[in-house]
Amino acid sequence: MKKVGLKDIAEHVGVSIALVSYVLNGQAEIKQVSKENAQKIKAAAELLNYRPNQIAKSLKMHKTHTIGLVVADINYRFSTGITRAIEAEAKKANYTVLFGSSNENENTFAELVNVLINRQVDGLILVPVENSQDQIKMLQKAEIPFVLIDRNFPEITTNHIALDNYKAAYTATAYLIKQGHNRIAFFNYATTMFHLQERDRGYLAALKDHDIVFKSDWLQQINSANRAGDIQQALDSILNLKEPCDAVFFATDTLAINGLKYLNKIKAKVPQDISVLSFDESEAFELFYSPITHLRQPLEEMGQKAVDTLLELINYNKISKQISLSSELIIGQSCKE
Amino acid sequence: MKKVGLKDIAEHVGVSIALVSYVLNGQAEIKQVSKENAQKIKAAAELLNYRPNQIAKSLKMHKTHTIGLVVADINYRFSTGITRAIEAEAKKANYTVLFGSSNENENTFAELVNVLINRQVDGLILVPVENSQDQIKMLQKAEIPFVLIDRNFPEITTNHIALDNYKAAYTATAYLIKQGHNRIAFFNYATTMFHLQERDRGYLAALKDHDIVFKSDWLQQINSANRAGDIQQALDSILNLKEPCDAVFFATDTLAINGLKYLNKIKAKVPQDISVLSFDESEAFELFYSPITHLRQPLEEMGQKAVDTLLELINYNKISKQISLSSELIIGQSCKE
DNA sequence: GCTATCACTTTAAACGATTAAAGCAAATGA
DNA sequence: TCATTTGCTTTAATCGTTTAAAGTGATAGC
Repeated sequence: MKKVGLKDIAEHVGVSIALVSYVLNGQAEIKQVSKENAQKIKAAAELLNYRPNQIAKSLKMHKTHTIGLVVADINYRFSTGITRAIEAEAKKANYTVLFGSSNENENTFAELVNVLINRQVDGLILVPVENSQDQIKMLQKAEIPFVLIDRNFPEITTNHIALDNYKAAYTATAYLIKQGHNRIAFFNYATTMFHLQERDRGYLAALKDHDIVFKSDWLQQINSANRAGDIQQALDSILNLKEPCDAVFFATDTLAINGLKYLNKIKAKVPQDISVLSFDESEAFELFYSPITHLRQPLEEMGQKAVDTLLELINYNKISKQISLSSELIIGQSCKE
Repeated sequence: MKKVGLKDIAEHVGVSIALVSYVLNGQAEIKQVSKENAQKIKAAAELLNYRPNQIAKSLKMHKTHTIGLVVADINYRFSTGITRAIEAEAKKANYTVLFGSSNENENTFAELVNVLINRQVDGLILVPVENSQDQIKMLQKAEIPFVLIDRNFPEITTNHIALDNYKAAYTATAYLIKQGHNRIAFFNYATTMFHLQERDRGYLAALKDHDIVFKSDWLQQINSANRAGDIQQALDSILNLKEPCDAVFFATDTLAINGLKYLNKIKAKVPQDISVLSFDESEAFELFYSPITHLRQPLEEMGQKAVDTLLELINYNKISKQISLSSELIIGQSCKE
């Protein structure tokens, strides 16, 4: 791979490297390069198919025009949606996105963040995983610009963009109640993550505000390591109560999909036997025999705001932004009317 | 963001930069660095939290230890699966993956490839889009190591890893025939892409080999720009023939999902009214009331082979590999028995 | 005729790493 | 005693850019 550098163009035209650099960076006028040379240089660059070496440029400029993105799991629909939005927004500002997936693993997360930093990304957009507080604090100490999305740690002050999870869960629960349910189960991961706990809180608050006495059997904690098994057990449990639940609200799409598979297996009909509502979106929700009512997150908006906030941080320093977004309840046919 | 460089460590310990570099690159022994200094240097690096600047390293070494990946659309299940596999395999060899999605757009594709090259990736793994032949030829001329996956251009000799699409389509069609269908429709995108045309060819060959006379109405070409509309029209068409089709075989998951949505809408029952079979996988396939029989692509294997081939290309030059993989037919309940 | 200005162009020092090659004591050999 | 070897360390060039600063020849001003 023969490389064409500024030097080659300079030699070809018979001028110095500096002149070539000026011209190709659009500084021809302010550096008063003669039209003749400017012309020749541009022609030569074209002819030789010159491609600037961004590595060298970055080294000199201390700017890579790259932002690092770490999502929790590339297989989540959330991840692909947000990635797309972020890439699009970054592109507008002429930034490239370097991308990685932590697979919800805290070591992988730390590793990825380090790789990205070593590559001198100008900033990071992160979906932090459980127990990654130390990494986050490290970033703050190192003064590396970053913004968290989707999740955040209330005990650390950071710039973050996330859903108002409390409100979303509250709204959805209230909707179920309005539809006439009064024994509503909530399935969530057993987790220390704030954003998921907020969903618990919203669910509980909605029950309380509507004078429904919460039964502890309704709130089922799923261990992500044993997701399928736990969900089956949990579903069995809420369906076999003396007063079985008449609705189940899943805190994430992954939970819902696993849950629906099991409901299919035991031939429980949605919504005749039980109503179903879920956070997030999934292609599968639409195609289920009774399309699943769900909470759609504003991925586009989240991605845009994340990039904008990060760029602000990179370019104008020190800002503090905590943005809370709203979800939209998409009514399907999975809840009794 | 105060940066710690070799210089800082050198000053801190009171030695030269070279010595620091030797020690931190594990050359302490062969360069006979005194144990004392080696010790001090390592300690200082730790203390100061030194992170090597990969940009500078890359510039000097002419190696970025990065591979670029361009997928067709991050929203495809294929893309997330292959991305995951590639990242995992690349990581084993200590390579980072720089990633982009062309959204099936030829300009975006060209742009992404250029961005990646400018960043001096050591090589590329590409899912080429329609009409990207010129880009591919350009890469060859520039002697940039790359491997194509999923798709390839028969008129250009390249290293590529792809499914044996002919065989896969043939197998699936033969399966439908064996299940007793004899009016099988095939839905494919209207495209010039070889891998999809191969699917047509496999379908047609299977019909022929089983003495089924092909009717041109059965092969429906969907325009991707008007996917939903075209699919509806195509389904209406094959269901309203004098002799309606009894099975429909979708050439991709995206076609199938759209098709199933419409079948739901018109309340056509699968497989009672029509059997369904599809290429690719989707979460939705499992959750459909009769899980869709489909062709699973070996994403893991494809990703692994792609990375391995690329690294071989990068490290040992000039090889020529065309790898053909087999898909697996996953039997669901969407075909009559 | 001498300096100033103008219109350009080149020189050369970075950026942060790698790594031949050279340097320099102390130890060894003759 | 002087040359050589050994053991360790430093010097300095280099990668491909950017960009102050200095250089240069022509023209203008007085």
